[in-house]
Amino acid sequence: MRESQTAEARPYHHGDLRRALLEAARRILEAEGPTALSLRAVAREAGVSPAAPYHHFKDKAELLDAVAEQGWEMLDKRMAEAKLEAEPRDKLNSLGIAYVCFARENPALYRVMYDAARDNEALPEEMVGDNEDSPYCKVRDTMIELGADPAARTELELATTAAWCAAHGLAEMAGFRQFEPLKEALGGELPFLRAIFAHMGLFPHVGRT
Amino acid sequence: MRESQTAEARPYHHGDLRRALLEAARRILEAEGPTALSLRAVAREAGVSPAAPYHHFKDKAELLDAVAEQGWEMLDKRMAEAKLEAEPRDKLNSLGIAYVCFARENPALYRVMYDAARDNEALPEEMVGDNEDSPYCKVRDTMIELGADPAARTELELATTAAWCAAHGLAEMAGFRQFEPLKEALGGELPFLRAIFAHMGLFPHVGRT
DNA sequence: AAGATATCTTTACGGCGTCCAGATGCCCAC
DNA sequence: GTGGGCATCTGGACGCCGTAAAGATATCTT
Repeated sequence: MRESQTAEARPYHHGDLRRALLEAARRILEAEGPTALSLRAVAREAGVSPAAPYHHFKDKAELLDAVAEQGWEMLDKRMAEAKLEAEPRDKLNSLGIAYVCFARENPALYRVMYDAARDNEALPEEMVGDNEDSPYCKVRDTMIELGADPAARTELELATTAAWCAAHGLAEMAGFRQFEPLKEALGGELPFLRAIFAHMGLFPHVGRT
Repeated sequence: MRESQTAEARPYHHGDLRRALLEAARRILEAEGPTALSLRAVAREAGVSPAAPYHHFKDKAELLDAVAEQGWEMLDKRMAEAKLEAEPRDKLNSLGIAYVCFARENPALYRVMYDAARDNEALPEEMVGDNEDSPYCKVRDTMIELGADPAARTELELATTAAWCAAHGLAEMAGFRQFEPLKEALGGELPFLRAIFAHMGLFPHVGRT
């Protein structure tokens, strides 16, 4: 039954709205930015009434959280690829570059992701959890592969956190116009990002004072 | 006439609203957070009609910009003190700590500051300008005092930018609950901040590979 | 077949940012 | 000093927002 998702994906009276809402949200986000992302606009874009989303999300924040979660998954995938493709010695840098590039290519989504995180005063557990191979663990394990002492837990966590902070700070800063001269002087955005990373001591303290 | 600014600062029909509005905004910000900071709430708090602010600010964004600017000035002052008080060898770290502490002590204000910056896609020129001794220049000059080559302009700017990114990233991240175990393990928030900074190579490349 | 349930619509409320037409008090030219 | 011009403030209105309640409609269970 239910002629179901053809190209146009008509979730008529029943169907998988939730997914349609999230897709609508992403469309609005890319087309008009984060400020245009209202619950009503999402419902409108998905072709339903303004109250319909409330059967799938408790409130607007929960919808935003779901959008953000998709973003985190995309970021995770991106970092996984980066780690796979890079030379062993380059893996840490590649992870950082992948992180920042994702943020730079999806600025609206990245903003939604961190707005949600700041509201919750926490990053999503899938990102930072110890259980699975979260992005956090990817960075940490890479540090071990690079020679960090796996027994020095606190030291490891500090190094991983420092790297994450550096990547996030760079991701937000890199969008500011003030740095365009510097980018040009270095021959583009990517060289700029690499140069900044090179200036940050992202490796764990293996014998540094 | 106009019994004028007694303790309660009654800017009746005339008086310096603008200042009163900014003070009201800051009061709301501290008491109820950034989400409660609406134009109407500010007007209400200042005791004027919802349309009154429009004679002093083009729109809400301009009011927010003005609030943010106050924040940047506070941050500047804070960093100036930190630089003065610290031992020469500690100046750079002290600047970073001062930056992050300000953000942690005024999270709502810090959020307004960077929300405005992200909207404008630029930090305020007073912060980052080359002309006066902006915070940016404070950091850069400190690097020179620490032995960086003042002639290597690009290198200097990279190092300064890297330091700013690190501080901003840490400032936002430090509020997340995930890091509380780590903070406790290190004996508080300040040791945590110092430890993270220690893991970041914030000094310019003087002879590093 | 029928009742229960999940989904969606309609309608409504208060708050928001913003604009416009007046009212109000101040300041300066005469 | 006084009267006109101007900056400032008010009141009311508009359309958008998030959200809630009540009613309609399709699906699922039995």
